[in-house]
Amino acid sequence: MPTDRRPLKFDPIAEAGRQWAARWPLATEAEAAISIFRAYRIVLDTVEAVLEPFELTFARYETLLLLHFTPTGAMALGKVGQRLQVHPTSITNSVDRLVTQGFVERVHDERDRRAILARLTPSGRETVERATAALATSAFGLPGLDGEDLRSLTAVLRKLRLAAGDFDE
Amino acid sequence: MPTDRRPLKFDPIAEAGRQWAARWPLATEAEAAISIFRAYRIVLDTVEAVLEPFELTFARYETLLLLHFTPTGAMALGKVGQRLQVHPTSITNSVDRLVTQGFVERVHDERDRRAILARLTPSGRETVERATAALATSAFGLPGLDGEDLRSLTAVLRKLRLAAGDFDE
DNA sequence: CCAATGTCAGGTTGACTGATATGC
DNA sequence: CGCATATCAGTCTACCTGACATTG
Repeated sequence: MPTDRRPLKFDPIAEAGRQWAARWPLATEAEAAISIFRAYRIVLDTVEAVLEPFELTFARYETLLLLHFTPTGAMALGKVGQRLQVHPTSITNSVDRLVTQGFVERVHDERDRRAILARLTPSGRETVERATAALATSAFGLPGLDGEDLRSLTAVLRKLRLAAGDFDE
Repeated sequence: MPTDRRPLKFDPIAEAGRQWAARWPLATEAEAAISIFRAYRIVLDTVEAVLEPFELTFARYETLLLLHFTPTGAMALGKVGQRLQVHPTSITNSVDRLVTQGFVERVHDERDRRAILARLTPSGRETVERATAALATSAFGLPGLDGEDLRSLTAVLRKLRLAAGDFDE
């Protein structure tokens, strides 16, 4: 039995916001936070469905994408973790999987022999290209939003990330 | 070794957006989607840290909250799943845990004996009240956003949820 | 008989803690 | 020496699929 996805006859988050506001302060915050949780699920479900034929989760896709954006196609695992804000053991684990799939190989860093680089293989590079094309045809799991909505969304969430200490300046 | 949370010297998502735009279309969508993923992590980390002393995950807190918002403090498990968009086995699991903690009890539905209601206990009701007060003092994991930001965020994500079929009208 | 409700068994992912080998 | 890098072992939550008993 799958998750029950019949649409409700009302907006469940607006309803929760009304109930909240009748009892407690910060209903605006509560509504926004719950909206982020729901939006995350929606986008993730779509994205992972698109990536499934490539045998990629979003976490592994994001790693391939990051490597694809580097000049050499390689980056130290620790730096990958810092960029994606992912736990070191999760990086080890996800790179293990990418190595098994032949999308990435582990290479010793010449300049710092403690560090290990993940380097894209030709197969990995081709896969991230094809997966990206597939994501583009699905609007990246963001239906119904125009350019203005998307920019406003990114801008507000940038403020949040900045205040949370994701990055400086 | 924890996750490396030293702030980057640049906005990693804006950087990814530039790299994306130089290669592929839909960079605006990609940037917004990745922003949602990061925001989710930030808010979830804060919220779960606040809920930890109450021995609640956000999933279990949300269940208690939903029950708290009903007139009788009780709701059928299937309806809980539909409202929270959670898989039936996840509901069974999370209600199991709430029962063990004494926050909820299972009750047979008089009118439909297939259905089982989760019903708040006095302890559950008190816990959700105290947990909510704690969340309020942490701005619900949404630092740096004013009322305008929060409303705009909720409104844009509402368009997304509507287009994704979360609810009608 | 068919549909709906909830549960159980079993598998996957990801994130975490704590300990450890190696190199700066 | 202290610190950083990556890995390993083990735990935990959450999600999923498929099968099942019970009831409408």
